[in-house]
Amino acid sequence: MDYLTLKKQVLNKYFSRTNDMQKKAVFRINGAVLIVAGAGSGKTTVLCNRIANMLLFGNAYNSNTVRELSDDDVAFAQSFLAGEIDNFDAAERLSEIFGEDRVKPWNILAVTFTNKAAAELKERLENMGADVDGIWAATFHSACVRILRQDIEELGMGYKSNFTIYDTDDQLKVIKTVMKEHNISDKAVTPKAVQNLISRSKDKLITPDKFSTKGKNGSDDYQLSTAKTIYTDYQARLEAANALDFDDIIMLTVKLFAHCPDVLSHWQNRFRYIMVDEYQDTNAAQYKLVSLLAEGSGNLCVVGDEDQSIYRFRGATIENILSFEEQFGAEVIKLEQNYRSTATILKAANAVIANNTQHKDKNLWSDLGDGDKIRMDRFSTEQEEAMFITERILDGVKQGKKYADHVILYRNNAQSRTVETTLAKSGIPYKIIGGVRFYERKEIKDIIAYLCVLNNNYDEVRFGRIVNEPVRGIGAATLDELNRVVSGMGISYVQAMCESDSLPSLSRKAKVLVPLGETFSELSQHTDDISDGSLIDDILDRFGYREAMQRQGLEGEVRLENINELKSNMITFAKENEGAGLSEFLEQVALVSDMDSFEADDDKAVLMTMHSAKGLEFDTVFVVGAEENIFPGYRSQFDPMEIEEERRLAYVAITRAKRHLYFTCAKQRMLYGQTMRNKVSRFVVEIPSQYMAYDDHTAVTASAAARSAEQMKPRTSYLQQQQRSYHAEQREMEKRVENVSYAPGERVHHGVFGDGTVLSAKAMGGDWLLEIAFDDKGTKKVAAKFAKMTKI
DNA sequence: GTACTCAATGTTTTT
DNA sequence: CATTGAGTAC
Repeated sequence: MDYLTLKKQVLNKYFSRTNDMQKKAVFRINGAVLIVAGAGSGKTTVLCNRIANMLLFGNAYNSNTVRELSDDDVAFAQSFLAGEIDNFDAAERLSEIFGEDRVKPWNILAVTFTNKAAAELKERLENMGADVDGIWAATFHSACVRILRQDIEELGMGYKSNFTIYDTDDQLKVIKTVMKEHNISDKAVTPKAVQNLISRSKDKLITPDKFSTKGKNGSDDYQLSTAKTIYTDYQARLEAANALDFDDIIMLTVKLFAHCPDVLSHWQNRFRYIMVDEYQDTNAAQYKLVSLLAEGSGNLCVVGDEDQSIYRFRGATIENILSFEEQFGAEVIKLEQNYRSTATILKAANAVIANNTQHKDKNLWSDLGDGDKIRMDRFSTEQEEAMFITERILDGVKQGKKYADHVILYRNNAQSRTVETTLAKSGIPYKIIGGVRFYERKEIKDIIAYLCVLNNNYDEVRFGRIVNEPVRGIGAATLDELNRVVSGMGISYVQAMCESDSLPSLSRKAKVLVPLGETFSELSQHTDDISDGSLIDDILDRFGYREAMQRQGLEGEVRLENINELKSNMITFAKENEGAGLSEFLEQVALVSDMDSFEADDDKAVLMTMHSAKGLEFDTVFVVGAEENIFPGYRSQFDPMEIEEERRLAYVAITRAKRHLYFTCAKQRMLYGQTMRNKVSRFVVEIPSQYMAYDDHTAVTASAAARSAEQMKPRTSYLQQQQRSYHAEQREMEKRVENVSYAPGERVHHGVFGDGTVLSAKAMGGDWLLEIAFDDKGTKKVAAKFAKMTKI
């Protein structure tokens, strides 16, 4: 057999666990590649095998170079082909024999969506026998933090490499402080809205000076001008505190690359092969970052599925993936075989997502058989809904399933409560992902704040948090003065406290401040070694925190236990990351999410939001609260683009199920302390009825006799009626859209807002998205068909 | 400067 | 509903 044939056979055999399309992706390692990976199409497998191929064989598959092989080598290859040696054991030698231009691990950057995905990727690679030392597998945020830790000072701004990372809470505090200083009422502009504006601006790389104050109608907008003022000050404060928020992490890395060609070319040289997973959820800043890095080598492979883009609210733009092919001249590889779900589930998912306009046709298929129909069950209340799920889970377990095969998905965390209590009552073990997070507990945030101040003596927000926690007689007045001294003299909080004796404005409090400052100063010397966690004990003891907790009794005990858990997290971290100090630990804390701690192996039913479920799969999936105004949420009802986003979320939820999928809804439910009655979610109605089994439990009376009689006749009338009226409404709306068009300048009437003038009109999602300047109600965005606009 | 009470307020999703 | 915030009494 000639060399080239043998080589191909060996490589095909080595990657024999991938299908033809997947192989194409595995072997195409150079240039720009777009892998469109439908749900359950083995995306992670492809990523792993692709990297393994780079490391072991480089570009061998596509090369025509012929080599002389020794008889020994040929014999080895033959026995590998004969199945006598497995992949793991053969890897090293096969790589020696056939590898060409093998990629060095440190030349690879694999960007994943979560830290957990990054860890999994590394683990799977190790299990394949590849040498992964030096590979960067990380999220955008953690990769950028690593880059910034090294090079941020090159920016020549105020940032130093031991910068702190501010979370959304810290951000909000800074914003509120700034607003207070400017006497901006939080009624006119809410801090949250400003935070959102700032965050969305940073996603688009818009710095405060470029922030436009022009409203939609082209003139200055009060809210935007105010936001600009706040943004400017906010950014200055963060810089002074040597702090970065989440969005800065990306934005400043882009800025660094754009302003420092040396730094950029260093990293371009380092990362010659770049892969980005979940590309559909990247934002403009991340796009820019990736483009800059990939400019060097041109080897950029992105993986994603536009139908699973669910993070628009935080700046993700689906356009990144939709236009990737064109922008980078990429080869497109589509993975359309689904290995996860039954054909019924897939067809339902396809039918739902087909209603989106921002969607490329694709043909996801499965050969796992039709399986069960998808169920839709309707109840009187959310308690009955939860009871039903409990019964189904117990039933499933009786049939030999594990608790962990069941997942309950909801749109927002508030919905978890009813299900949770019901599960607890029936003794089903469960775990909740998300909700109140460990790192958001007060005591944990306090201790983290202490650690932050020790790590970075300039950290304003964290200092403010703990300067009087536990209470030590330092109130708002003293803190204000400290802030003034720190920003005025350019010294740190710790220095300011130590020298408060000689500062007239602070000397009154020197008795408290000096010892406090000295403790901070002393403990700041010991932040390199965190391996035994004693730093946390020191904080507890020397700042009086433990004592304060002990005075609180039982609640304090629980809190101290939580702090202990933080301590053991710290010790574990130090063990796993040799040479890492306090700042590395704090960074990990800031960037790690709850999802990262999700372990599939303990046998518990799982409760989480649909967002958190991305990337996971379960035998049985319950989607609770499948109702209009919940899912899709009432906030998205009038924006066609928002509805499309929700529909993608539905697509994600449906495709999590391997075999069984239930939608449930309630005739009336209590949410946020209010009773509401909602129609069945449009997403359920969009599933063709041949894939569905409806059951309306609200028709059942209390009497058992009546119940069994009731079961005899189909209880589908309500849902069928819903479906009929929905489709009729759709046709009606389509007609209306077809017949009517809008243009700027036209006068229109709205049922609630009254009369107004059209500022802009865009055909979108089968509807008209109008911006209207109402005569009395200001400027609003309105979807014409939903709002039932009429022309006047 | 602190600790407590009561009222208002705002409700999505998260690296 | 649950949390935060303002206001009040010490």
